[in-house]
Amino acid sequence: MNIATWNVNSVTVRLPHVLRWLIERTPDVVCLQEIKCTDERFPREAFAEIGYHAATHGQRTYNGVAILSRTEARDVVRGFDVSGDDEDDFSDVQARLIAATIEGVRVVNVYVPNGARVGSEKYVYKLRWLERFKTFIETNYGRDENIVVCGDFNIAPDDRDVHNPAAWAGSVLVSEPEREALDELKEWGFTDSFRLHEKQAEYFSWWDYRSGDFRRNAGARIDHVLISDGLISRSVKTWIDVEPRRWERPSDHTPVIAELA
Amino acid sequence: MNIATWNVNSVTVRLPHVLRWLIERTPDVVCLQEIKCTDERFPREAFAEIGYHAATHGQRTYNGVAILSRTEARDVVRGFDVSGDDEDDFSDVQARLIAATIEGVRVVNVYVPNGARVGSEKYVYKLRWLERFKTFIETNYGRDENIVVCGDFNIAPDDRDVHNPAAWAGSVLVSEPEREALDELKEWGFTDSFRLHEKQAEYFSWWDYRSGDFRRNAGARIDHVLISDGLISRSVKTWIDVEPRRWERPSDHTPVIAELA
DNA sequence: GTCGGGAGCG
DNA sequence: CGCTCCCGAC
Repeated sequence: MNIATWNVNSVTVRLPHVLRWLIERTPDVVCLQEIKCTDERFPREAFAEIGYHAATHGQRTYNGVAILSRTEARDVVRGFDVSGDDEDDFSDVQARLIAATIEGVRVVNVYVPNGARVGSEKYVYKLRWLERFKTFIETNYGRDENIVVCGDFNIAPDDRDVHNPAAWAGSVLVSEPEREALDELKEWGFTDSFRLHEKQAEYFSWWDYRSGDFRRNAGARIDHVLISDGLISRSVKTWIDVEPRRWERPSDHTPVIAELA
Repeated sequence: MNIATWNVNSVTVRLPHVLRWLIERTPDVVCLQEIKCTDERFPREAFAEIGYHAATHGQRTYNGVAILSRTEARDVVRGFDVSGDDEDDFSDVQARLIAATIEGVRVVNVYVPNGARVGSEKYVYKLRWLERFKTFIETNYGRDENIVVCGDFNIAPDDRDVHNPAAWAGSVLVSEPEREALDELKEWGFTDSFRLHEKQAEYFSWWDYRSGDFRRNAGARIDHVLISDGLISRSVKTWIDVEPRRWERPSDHTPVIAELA
C-alpha cells in the first residue's frame, strides 16, 4: 500500500500534474494540501475518471485538504471537533485537517500553518494548532491503531532537512518550539517513515519559488509521512519524487511516497 | 507591401500568437493595438529575432500601440502634439496613436476609444478624440502623401459591418455621430481599402469574448485600413484573417491585412 | 470571457 | 514567484 502526500498549491491549476503523476505512479492513497478551492469546485470527476475517489475539506482561496484513494475512504472527519473547544478558535474557517480510513489504515492529512515569522501572530497560531492537533490525536486514536499522519508540516525536523542550516537558524520551519511540537507528536507514537530508511542530509520536498531556489537545491524537507508503531514493520521505504517539481508551472512542493507492505 | 492591423489585447499574453502569425503571413508592417504594456516591457527582442523592428507607444494596464516592420520605421511620432492643445486633454495619459514612415508610406496606427455606452462620458471622449484626430491629419499631412491610417476604430462603418444591425441599432460602434466622424475622416481623403474590393456583409474583425459570439459569428468589422488617394491604384485587396481568432486563448480581434502593389 | 493590477499569503 | 480574489475595462 503506497501512501503519498503532496502540497499542490491549487488543485485547479495543478490538475494536469496530479493526473499525470497518479497515472505514472499509481499510489493507493494521496493526501493533498492547499487545494485552494471549495468542495463544490473540487475536480472530483477528473480523478474519478482515472479511478480515484476523493474526500475533500476545502475552502476558497486558502488552505484546503483532500484525500484521493483507489478504494473509497470511510469515516471521513473534517477539521477538529469544535464542540469541545472553549475560547480557542480552531473551527473550520481554516480547512487544514481531514482524516479517513482506507484499507484498515487511519489516514490523517494535515496542512500545518506556515507561521510566517517567529514571534508573529501566525507563528503563535502555528504552535497552538500543533498543540490542538496533538490533543486531537490523543483523544481520537489509540496507540494500537494503524495510523498514518501525513501532510505539509511546515517543519524541518532537524538540520539535515534544510539546505543551509546556518542561514535558516532560529527562523520559521526550524525554530526550537516547532521542532519540539513535532517531537511531542512523535513521542505519542509516530515515526518519521522517511528517516527509517534514509539518514543522509539534503533530501528536500519543498523549494521556494523565489530566487531560483530549486535550481540551487535550496530547499527543505517539510512534508512528512509519520507512521504509528504497528506500521513500522510494514515500511519498505519512503522517498521523495522530485520529478513533478521539474515540470512546467510546478507546485513549490513535490510528492513524498511511503511504501507499506 | 502588406500592411496589417491587429488589436492583440495584451502583447505579453498574445506574443506566441503574434510571432506565429508573423512567421506564417510575413507582412511588411503590422500595427498593434492594446499592447497593454510600457515601452520598457514590450517584448522587442522576440520580434527582433524573427526580423521585425518595433516602434512602440505604450502605457501600463490600458491601451498602447506599436508598429512592427521589416525595415526600420522613421520619423516616429507618439500621440498628438500636446503643445497645440488648449483645454482639451489629449496628452499621453492614453497611448492611442503612433505614426511612422516605412518604405515611403506614412503609417498612422490608432486605437480609437471604445465609447462604452452612447451618451456616456467615455462616448463623448470618443467623439472628441475622433475630432482631434481629424485635426491631427489635417495639420500634419497633405493629400498628395501616401498615408495608411489603420487600427481599431471601434466603429462599424455601415449596417453590413455588424452581425445583427437591428439589435445594435443606435448603440456604440454604430451610432450616427461615430459613423459621421469616420465619414468626415474619409472625406478628407481616405478610402476604406476593404470596401474597395468586397461589397458583401458579414465580414467581421472582432467578436466579443462573451456568450459564444465567435461561434455564432456575432461580430463586427471595426478594424480598418484606410488609404490615401495615391494608394488606391496600388490596393490589390484587403482581407480579414480569421484564423488567429480560432487559436487557443485568442485576442477578441483578428488581423486585417491590406495588400499594396 | 479575458485581460492587467493590486492586495494578501506563502 | 505564483496563486486567488476583487476590480474595472471592453
